[in-house]
Amino acid sequence: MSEGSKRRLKLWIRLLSVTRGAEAHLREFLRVRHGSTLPRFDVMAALYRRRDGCSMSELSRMLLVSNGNVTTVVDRLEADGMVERRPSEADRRTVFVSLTPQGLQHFEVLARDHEAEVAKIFAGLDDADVDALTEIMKRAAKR
Amino acid sequence: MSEGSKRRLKLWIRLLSVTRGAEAHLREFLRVRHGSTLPRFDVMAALYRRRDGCSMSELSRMLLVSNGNVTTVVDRLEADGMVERRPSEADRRTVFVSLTPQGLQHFEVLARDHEAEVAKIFAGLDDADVDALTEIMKRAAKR
DNA sequence: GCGAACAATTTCAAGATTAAAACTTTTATG
DNA sequence: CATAAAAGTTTTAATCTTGAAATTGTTCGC
Repeated sequence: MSEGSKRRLKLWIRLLSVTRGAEAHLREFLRVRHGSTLPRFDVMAALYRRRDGCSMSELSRMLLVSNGNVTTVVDRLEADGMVERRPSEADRRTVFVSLTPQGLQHFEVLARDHEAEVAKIFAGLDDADVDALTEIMKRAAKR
Repeated sequence: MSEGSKRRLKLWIRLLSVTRGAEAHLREFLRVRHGSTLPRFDVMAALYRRRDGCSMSELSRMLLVSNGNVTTVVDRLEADGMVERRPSEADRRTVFVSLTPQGLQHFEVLARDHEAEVAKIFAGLDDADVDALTEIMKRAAKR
């Protein structure tokens, strides 16, 4: 096994550790301060970016989770009045999901606090680190 | 909201996307090639590093998951003969877990293939990227 | 147009995950 | 010593997650 593969393995372990730590922190934050969860936040964030709504499949691709998963999270959000389903008229297989006005309002509060919390988590990195990291991540994503 | 917090939010989104993509790839790899799963691999990897065994709580802290979670994953690994529980003699509350000989043998094959797969995933990064990233991650972990 | 492949979503069963509560054992304190 | 606090683990209920199967709808080749 090559030297390079060991270095990449080490990198992966660190990456995972940082990401999981941050996720745990954000989950706790959402739970305690907003009575919400990470998957709910993720779905709402995706719908906030796609303000006109998007299909379940698109949602699943954006979030890198299974489509069955999207169904159950959207089910709960719908039950809470945060999102709504709307059947496509062009293709009756497709279902469009979008934030309700209430969901939009709720998310904007959530997003503001979430951004501040993320900034807190990465406060230990200076601006040069942030830029370098973002750049490298962009390259790592291309596969 | 400051400019810096927006940049850090962007960084976080990229970080998550890369990490989730890699996790999805590794999960698929473990499932198809080895009939295993990521949490099982993680537990076995932790026990491989702590060859003499470690307590459930240590395991939970190492992996950044809840102790209830460790219980169920270890339950299954134990049922499959990969790990064994051994009550502590000094403190009867604690339970030590360790790889069985079969588990050790199984893991060594798994680990070799896993390392190669990780190297494949991060093949798009050159050695300088890998070093820079590892360094920054070390800094990000300090909180 | 028929029928077969394909596509979008949901359902299902199994496993993973969490937080909180329950249980057992140890330690500390009066 | 008694007993209260703390610690390690498991259990429980709820949510999340996956991959596969089932359902429903569309498209395409003939």
